[in-house]
Amino acid sequence: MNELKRFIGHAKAAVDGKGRCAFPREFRCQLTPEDGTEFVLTYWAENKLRLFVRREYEKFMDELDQWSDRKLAEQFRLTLRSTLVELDGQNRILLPKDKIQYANLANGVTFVEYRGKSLELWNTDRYDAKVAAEVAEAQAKFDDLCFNAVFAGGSNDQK
Amino acid sequence: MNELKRFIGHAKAAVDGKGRCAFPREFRCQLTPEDGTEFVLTYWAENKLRLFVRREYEKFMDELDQWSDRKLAEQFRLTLRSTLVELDGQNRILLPKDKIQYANLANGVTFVEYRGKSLELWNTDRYDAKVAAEVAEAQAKFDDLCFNAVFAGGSNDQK
DNA sequence: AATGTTGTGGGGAAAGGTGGGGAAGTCAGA
DNA sequence: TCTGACTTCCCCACCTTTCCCCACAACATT
Repeated sequence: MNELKRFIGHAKAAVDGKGRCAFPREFRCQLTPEDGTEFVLTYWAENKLRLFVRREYEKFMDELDQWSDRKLAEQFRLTLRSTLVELDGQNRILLPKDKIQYANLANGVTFVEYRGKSLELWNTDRYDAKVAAEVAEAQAKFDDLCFNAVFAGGSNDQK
Repeated sequence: MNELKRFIGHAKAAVDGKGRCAFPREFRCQLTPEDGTEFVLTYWAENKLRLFVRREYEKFMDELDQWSDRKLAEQFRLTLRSTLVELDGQNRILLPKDKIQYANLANGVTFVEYRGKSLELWNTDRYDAKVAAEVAEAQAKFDDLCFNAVFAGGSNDQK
């Protein structure tokens, strides 16, 4: 029915002076041979980057082609500033300087799976802070959330 | 299913006094041996140039042949003012003077992949400005765009 | 501890980008 | 046919970037 998620989880890595960072083992193990070693890195909202398996990126572009607002799609495509990146011999990717600066990754990057389709690259400190904040907010409702999640297939008709 | 994209990404290069510019490594690595070293350079809208792999250009011409308005197709073909260009020993192409002037490339050129099929050649400053402008304009919708973009099929029915 | 895998950093070879000199070819005008 | 201006296309030379390889640190498993 639903296609399987490609990625689950999150992982940290360092970014060295040359702009390289390891592609975490955690996610590497979740790749299939057909995925190859090519990825596409793009700008994303909120000072994040987004990393697609190449094949997934092309699907994404195909979807973009089908938007009814073609001008908007074009604008969107332009703002992504996609870059093709490839794993080196040590399973690292080379991050372009401008993207490191945009997402402020020089002091560390956190890879976060997003809806099983692709990965977000966050500034590690900012990600931790965000998680802490969200957790704090959700903690209060946690029991209810868990309860709802199990029953009724996640239909959110509480409220 | 869909054919793979030929090009992904974007890259800058300088144009020297003789009108030469390097064909960026980034894109050269994305060529297949069958692509050869021949390209076709044409005028394009908005003071840009367009660079086709020769094979891709011929496909494009075939499409033109099928336009119902044959006179219009002929006009279009003429307006393109196509030039066959070839990589020299240093992987550079020689840009004709009139095209450098048309697209204002003397101070630098940016190669941008367009829909995976061919490359656009922009004046670098103008490209950067355009991207910056689009980003600024799209910023408000950007979060929503990104959100919608990752949902299956791009169905925008979450209102 | 011993071992193996992964993450991290750096040195150095190789490749790429850039600019210029200069030989051969083209062309217009005398 | 000659000449001079210009173009095209080699070649070389320099510097920067990229990438390959090695070494070690950080961990986890045994």
